[in-house]
Amino acid sequence: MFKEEQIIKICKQNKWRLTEPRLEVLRIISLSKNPIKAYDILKKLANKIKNPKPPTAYRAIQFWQKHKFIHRIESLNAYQACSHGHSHAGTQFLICDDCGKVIESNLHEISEILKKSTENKTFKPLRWNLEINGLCSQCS
Amino acid sequence: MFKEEQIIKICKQNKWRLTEPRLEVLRIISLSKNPIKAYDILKKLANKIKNPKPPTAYRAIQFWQKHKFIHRIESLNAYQACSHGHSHAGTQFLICDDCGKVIESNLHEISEILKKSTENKTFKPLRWNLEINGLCSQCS
DNA sequence: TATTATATGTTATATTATTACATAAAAAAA
DNA sequence: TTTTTTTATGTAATAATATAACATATAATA
Repeated sequence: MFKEEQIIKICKQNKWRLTEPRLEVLRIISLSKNPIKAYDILKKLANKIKNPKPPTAYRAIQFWQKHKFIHRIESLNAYQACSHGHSHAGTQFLICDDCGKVIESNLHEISEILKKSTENKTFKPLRWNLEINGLCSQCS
Repeated sequence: MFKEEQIIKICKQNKWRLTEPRLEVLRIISLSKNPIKAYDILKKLANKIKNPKPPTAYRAIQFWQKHKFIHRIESLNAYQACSHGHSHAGTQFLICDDCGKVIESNLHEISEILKKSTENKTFKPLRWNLEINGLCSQCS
């Protein structure tokens, strides 16, 4: 979704420090076809940075997550670049059980339902994550 | 949701072997107020079984998950007894950020939406898990 | 009773993630 | 500019979560 120039610009605008490990980690995640795991990020990071340790990867992951440029797919322990405008309270992922591809989806009705369904019960939803497993068009 | 007698009956009916570690693990999870983690289950299991090892807990967890008597809350790495009839393709959890309570919810509209929203895009949903964070009625 | 299938016990190890503390670099204040 | 403060990184250690592999035991079935 985001081009690197955009990222650089957004970081500048917000005065977020775009350091080397952060940039490289974002590149690695963005270039990955499917969600990528922390230790696989770390391995690839080793091509760019001398002998990186887990915290180096995890800190960068955390940074991009915090700013909503990447998401964690909980059921996969893996990370993927956000493919939407990065300001949404909820995430929806369509996970193909066959090829492993993950499509970030935009089921905007979900938001409505949550509001309606939960206000009676007085649970106050702040954010959510929906992970849907099934078969993508390629694989079904 | 399920009483122990019921469980015993269902297992008998289906010829599922209700062994000691399985029964104890289910009890531990059922008695837990909030979702409980594997290694906390293991600790409690030690009160019932001599020096249990991780696979003992994980196998039992897997067994009950497979048969839909417990769910894994992905964002918590924790397990909770199913509080609905145990035959549903999708799960929805309301997770209180404050007290940690997790309510298994029944947003049945979700199912409809998934069918509608994904059939155009030809993704074929088979199962899903929705985890909603927010504040429960007690805490808001 | 013998055979087969299923479950457990146990050791080891893999995978995922964080803590703690020293150092470095950047931003802000003086 | 220099000092101070804040933020980020490097590094070692370890915590937390989960599985593999194989021997043994138990239950189901033939």
